[in-house]
Amino acid sequence: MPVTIRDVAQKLGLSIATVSRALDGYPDIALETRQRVQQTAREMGYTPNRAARQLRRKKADAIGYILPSDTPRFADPYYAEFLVGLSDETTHHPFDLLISIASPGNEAEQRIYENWVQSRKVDGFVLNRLRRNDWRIQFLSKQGIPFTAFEHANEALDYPHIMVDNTGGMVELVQHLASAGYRRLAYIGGPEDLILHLERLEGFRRGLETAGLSFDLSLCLAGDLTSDSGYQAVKRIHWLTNPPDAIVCVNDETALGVLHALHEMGLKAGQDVGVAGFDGVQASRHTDPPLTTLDIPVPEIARRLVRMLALEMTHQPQAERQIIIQPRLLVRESTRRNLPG
Amino acid sequence: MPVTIRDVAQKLGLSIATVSRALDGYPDIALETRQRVQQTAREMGYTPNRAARQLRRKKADAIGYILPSDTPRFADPYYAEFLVGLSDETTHHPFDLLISIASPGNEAEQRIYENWVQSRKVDGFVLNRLRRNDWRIQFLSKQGIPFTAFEHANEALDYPHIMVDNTGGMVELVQHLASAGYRRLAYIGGPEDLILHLERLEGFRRGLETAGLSFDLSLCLAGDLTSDSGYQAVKRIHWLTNPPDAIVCVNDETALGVLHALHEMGLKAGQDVGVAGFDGVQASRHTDPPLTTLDIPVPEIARRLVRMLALEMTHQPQAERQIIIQPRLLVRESTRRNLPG
DNA sequence: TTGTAGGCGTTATCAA
DNA sequence: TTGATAACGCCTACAA
Repeated sequence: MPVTIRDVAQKLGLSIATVSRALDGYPDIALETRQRVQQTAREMGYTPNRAARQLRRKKADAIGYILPSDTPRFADPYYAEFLVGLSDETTHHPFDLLISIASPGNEAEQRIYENWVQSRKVDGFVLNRLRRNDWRIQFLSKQGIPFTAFEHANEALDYPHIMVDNTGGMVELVQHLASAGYRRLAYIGGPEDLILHLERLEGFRRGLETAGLSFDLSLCLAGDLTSDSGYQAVKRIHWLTNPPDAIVCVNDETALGVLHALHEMGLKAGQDVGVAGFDGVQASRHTDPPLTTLDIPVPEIARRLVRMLALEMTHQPQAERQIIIQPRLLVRESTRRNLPG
Repeated sequence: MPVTIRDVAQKLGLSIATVSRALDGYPDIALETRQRVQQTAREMGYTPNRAARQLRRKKADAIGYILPSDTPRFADPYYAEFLVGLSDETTHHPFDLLISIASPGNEAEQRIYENWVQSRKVDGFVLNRLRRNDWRIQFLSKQGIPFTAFEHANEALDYPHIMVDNTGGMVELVQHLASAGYRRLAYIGGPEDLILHLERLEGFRRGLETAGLSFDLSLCLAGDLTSDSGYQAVKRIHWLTNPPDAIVCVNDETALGVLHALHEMGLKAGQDVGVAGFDGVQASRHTDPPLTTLDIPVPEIARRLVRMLALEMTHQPQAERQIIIQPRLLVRESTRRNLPG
């Protein structure tokens, strides 16, 4: 039987109201009383019952993050790093982090959001991997539930968010590839309505234009952000009559699969075919060969989203409601060619 | 304002008690009434308030996992995969998963366990990375809180757990190394009182014995399961007058750092120095060169721990309270030598 | 400065 | 088969 506020009050010969206030730091308590209460509570190992407190205060003291994926992707370094940031930052706040998974856009996803909101399981949400016209944003806005987001969609609605200059980053990457001597670039993208895919693809096109290279639709393949889809895409590319000499991937995870496939086919990444990713996950340093990528501080972004959400939930003003991050181009061996001469 | 049970009752002209029972599937409700209630509840979007339910039922409907680390290690593939398993399995159960981090053995860790227990935040725990005489086991046992564990410690106490045949696996690995032609093996271990370290080290010694190789204490280095500690260890090894020709690591993450360091030093893993890990994380397939390792089904183990915990919490009998898993030796390029002749 | 008391939304006991 | 009603543990007007 856990010790309740009653037990503490009884032991001290005080009312539970006094104990409650003493512990919560109300000013109208005699200093001596407060100290006695605090000490006794500690000695007895008293911790307020969470459910009772939540019921009374009408707050869950928890925030939620629902991983937008059909299969668990915690092992995907991007998500792993995002979770690092969320969890780590959350430990510095007086609320918990609840995590679940739901396939984006389907009914189960809607139900879980509705359920968490309606049952007051969480007070706010962190979103990422936004889609065009993301229904989550409409839903949470309508419900008046605080949330922060990585990426930006549904631009009519206002909410605190962090975004990456995906387009600019891609332009820079393509420029690098061009100057490294690659001429025929392929792009392996993600789901069609994913904001980050759209922006990165746009950057890819602009980059080609700037570099004076042509955009070939047959070299623009669809994936789903998994390494497996990168692997499959390379196998498809293999059959083309006029194959690319470099492959730009929507994210690092896709690029890992590409490296794997090239390896199997006996092609040397970098030398034979350039490969680049996006995100700058840790694993990209250890690949064979090390992967060129556009680095974004994923854990730090997640941390910041939590901090912004904390402000939002307590109705404090945000310094900035929109933060834009510049990705950093990391050139590694996977896009280095030893040109003859 | 979320809709409460009162709203539903009022709309139907029934008492809240009836609504509650109809929804919870009690038998003493007219079939027609039940159907009306269920439909109306659905239409109104009613979901029971979690806090109220918890308070009344004295259950949190949540399980906890506290990552035993001083720094967030979600990006460590081992933990990432463990979390995949926990989260994925939890979605199939009527409870949530709460996650936090705490440095093992220190006071903050104790406080967080005590807090979660005392405030009834969770109904049970999943533990891993057990230590010799792990205080968590004593504490939870004494409190009567259900838990399941990966690894086995405090053998006087009985609790459902899964363990790996660490020792046997290591013996097999060392045998493989010996027959591949490696003669001077180093071992990079983990914290001294970590069960898995102790068992794996024991296996390493026995393996050497079996293979007729000698155990050299100066080749037995301490690490902390991070890739960084693997990296550092190689740098120390570098200064030895009689360096090893193979490095066995307590886990894959350590081995990643070893590969990195060898790379930097211009040594070819496999050819010049054999490298092996333990755990079989996904990333081990993509390293340069692919890593030899002892594979254990980490996500599946985590899933199973949740299932076992679910039984434990509902006082159902366990089929087996102890499950032993045999690691599978995956021989890859990092321990393949092209011997002359 | 402290105590009394009502109620947060549910579930469970008892009576009708 | 259904309806009052009393908790669960805590917080907070309001009264003393």
